[in-house]
Amino acid sequence: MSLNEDLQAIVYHFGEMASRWGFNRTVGQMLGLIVLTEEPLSAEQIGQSLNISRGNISMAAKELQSWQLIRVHREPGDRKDYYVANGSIWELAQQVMSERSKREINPTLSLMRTQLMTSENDDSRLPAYSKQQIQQVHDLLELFTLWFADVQNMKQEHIKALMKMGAGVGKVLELKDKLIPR
Amino acid sequence: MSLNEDLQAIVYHFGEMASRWGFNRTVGQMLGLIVLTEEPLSAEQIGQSLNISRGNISMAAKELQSWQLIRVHREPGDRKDYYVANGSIWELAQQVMSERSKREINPTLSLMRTQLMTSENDDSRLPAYSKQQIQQVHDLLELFTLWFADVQNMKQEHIKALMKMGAGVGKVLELKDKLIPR
DNA sequence: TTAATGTTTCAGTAATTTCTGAAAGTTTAG
DNA sequence: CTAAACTTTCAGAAATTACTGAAACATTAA
Repeated sequence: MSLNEDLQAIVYHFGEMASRWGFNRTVGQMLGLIVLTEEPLSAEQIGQSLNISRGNISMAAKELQSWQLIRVHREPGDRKDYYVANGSIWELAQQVMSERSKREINPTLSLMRTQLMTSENDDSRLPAYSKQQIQQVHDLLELFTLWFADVQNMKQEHIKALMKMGAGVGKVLELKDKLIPR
Repeated sequence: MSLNEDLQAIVYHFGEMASRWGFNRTVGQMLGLIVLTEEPLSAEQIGQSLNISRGNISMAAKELQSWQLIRVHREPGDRKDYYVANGSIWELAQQVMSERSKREINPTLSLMRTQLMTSENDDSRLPAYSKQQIQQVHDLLELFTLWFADVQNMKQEHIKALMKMGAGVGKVLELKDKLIPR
């Protein structure tokens, strides 16, 4: 199963970017391959395309399933697992954002929340300046969390609307300023 | 230079989260320490607080400067470098987002752009389905890039406005739907 | 059942990333 | 200039992360 040259370039690029996106090379390559391929792919096919071991494929598939980015498709009368992308590009992106928000933001948010609580009325715990800074980070992370939660509920149509608007949050805010009398 | 216990907990937490945020443990710890400390810190003080080698501090400082998250402060009549956070929490967050967008999105965006161009009128290059999917990813990444650029231009006041609104993009879009007659 | 056809696990190995500390480099007071 | 006070670099060591492949496990057709 040798890959189309251009496709291979993108798949390998996904592999290289993977560590920046929060997973390892194999997971990145497999995600690329599965997302860009119309047909469901068996572990065997994936192994031939990417030259990786059976065990590695199994672990990467598990990881991609834990991110809910792929799912298993089965053909009647065939015991093999075939992997497919778990939705549209937009749905996959939502999934990645949600998962990354969970892993990159939530733990810090809860630690800070706890510390701000316990040091609330106890000046002996944190220096005032540190407390202020922690509060600032906390509030910002909370805002991001709200945004991400919001993005979860955005449908494709909303995305298209945003795309047509040409710019983002700032423009929308200006709009709001103009439209809402104060 | 031993650290306040609560502060230490956060600083170490920053170290643990660092790899998820795109840097290594030392860089994460140093960022935490510098951001939460009011006084400019020398390499020596940092070394004592975090128990890391001189070389490691130097490399981490370089990394943080390349992200524009810290800058060097010098006292007259003192040859030491003292490190300080390069702005408010919001400015630092903007910086991180901008840098991550550069590292996580731009390379993929340009590869895809190039491939979509060269395969535009050449059906022999990419399967139609792959081309579609690549286009979708490309468009979404472009939208993210626009959003991030927008965030660059948002001032603290805008952020506060957004925080007061309680939710994010979705609500603003609903607002727009209601206010703009079609 | 059972044998064939798969998948998963995991111990050991390989690859990659990070850290140390000594040597080289830089800056400035005198 | 020179020497003291710092900072940076970088080769090798340590720590971490990822990968392989063989053995264990699971499923199903006959």
